[in-house]
Amino acid sequence: MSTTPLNSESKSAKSIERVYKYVQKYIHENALSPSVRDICAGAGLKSTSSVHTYLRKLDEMGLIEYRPGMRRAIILKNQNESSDDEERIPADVVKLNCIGKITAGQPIYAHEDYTDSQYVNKSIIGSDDCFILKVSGTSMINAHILDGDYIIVRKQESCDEGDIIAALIGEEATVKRYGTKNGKPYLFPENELYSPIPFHDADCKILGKVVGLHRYNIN
Amino acid sequence: MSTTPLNSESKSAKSIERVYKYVQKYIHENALSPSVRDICAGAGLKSTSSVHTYLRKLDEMGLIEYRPGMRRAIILKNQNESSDDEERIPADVVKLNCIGKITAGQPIYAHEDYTDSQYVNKSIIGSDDCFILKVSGTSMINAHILDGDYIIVRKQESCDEGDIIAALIGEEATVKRYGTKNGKPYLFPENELYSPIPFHDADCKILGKVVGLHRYNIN
DNA sequence: CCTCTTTTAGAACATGTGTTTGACATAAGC
DNA sequence: GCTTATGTCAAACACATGTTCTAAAAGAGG
Repeated sequence: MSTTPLNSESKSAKSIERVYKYVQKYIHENALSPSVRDICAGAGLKSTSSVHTYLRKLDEMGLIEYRPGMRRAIILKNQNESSDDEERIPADVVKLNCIGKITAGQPIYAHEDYTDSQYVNKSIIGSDDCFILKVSGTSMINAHILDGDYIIVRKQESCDEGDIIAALIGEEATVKRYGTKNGKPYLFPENELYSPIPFHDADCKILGKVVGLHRYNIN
Repeated sequence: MSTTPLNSESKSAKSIERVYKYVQKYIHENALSPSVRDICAGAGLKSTSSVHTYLRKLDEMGLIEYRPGMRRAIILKNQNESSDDEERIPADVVKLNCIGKITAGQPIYAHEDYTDSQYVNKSIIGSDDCFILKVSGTSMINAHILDGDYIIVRKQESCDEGDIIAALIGEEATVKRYGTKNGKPYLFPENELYSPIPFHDADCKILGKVVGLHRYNIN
């Protein structure tokens, strides 16, 4: 007796997947559960009993909810991850992640250690390829950017003279105004107590341009 | 022959409304259309044919979609206004309207002439009873509130000393810091070029406290 | 080729459910 | 009181659809 090879992944898996896909498709298109015979046609099966078997399996797997005897009563489960309940936001609005600390080396954008997220109208900032940084320190106070503010940064790798940008200096992220002095590029703080920082390509990297600011500490 | 009195509003209207309400409720709770007999029980009717009649009427009215012969195939229409597609936002996020111009006399909150709306995390501002005003002028520049900024105002009718508030002076909305001088209340600008404004109860009304600020013009 | 398992099929069965028909009750108008 | 319209009901009907049973088809292993 050969112990049942549990690589049954190959044969029925295809059919069961087709059934599941079709159920999803049907419900999305019709806002209505398909009947067993609908699924027969849609999944290329010719027997209702096959479909019945797979529906039971899908129910056991927790992918659908299948009420015995009830007509057109299939309910999709696990739909929270892609479409339905919580994360639906209006089309014009984009969710931006706030990146807490930035570790050097790794591409900042892939960093998943965000602590918070905020919502911004896409049409206002002009792009949805942005992220948020929390400002620490007072070096930009004359530009009216305060400690604790959240700045919205549109990702780009270059910028124009005079732009306020987020940049990576060594391992630290910072906000400064980009400009030149004596023909050489600098990052200028907007605070008399701080000095301009020479922009060395080797050590400095532009993260993006600051296009917005949120402040929730009003004093 | 009496022309049919079209005040048929009273008799069947109640039943048909109960049917409609129950269908809505059932679908929301079960993500699944009720059967005619379910509706019988839910709407207090004892005959399937009554329900059938009303379902047809609801279909004619365009409130539901009712497919002849199909089991559990009722689909709600017109659900765009309250729940389904566009306007779903995460539970923690609140949509705030930006009030463009304020007309005096009328309660500001009822004003529907907003031009824009933005989304804010409820947990950040602590309340969802807020609105947004666009700042005009530079009278609060020392408090780092600039011309063109959007301020988030939490509705309240009184405030503490030192709070930055939105207030109505005569017919004009303004942002100032509330304080006292020589025992009398004033609204203080944060700009040397402007003078404090005496706060007269007759002419001044507190709209709310400024709890946040959004800026999308960065220069 | 034989056996065992898996997958699909076809047909028959059971029933939940949409639909229709006719009747009864109530109210309005003549 | 008679007729008509309206709202409800009960029962019967029709059938789409879930369910089960048995078996054929297709591989897998020997």
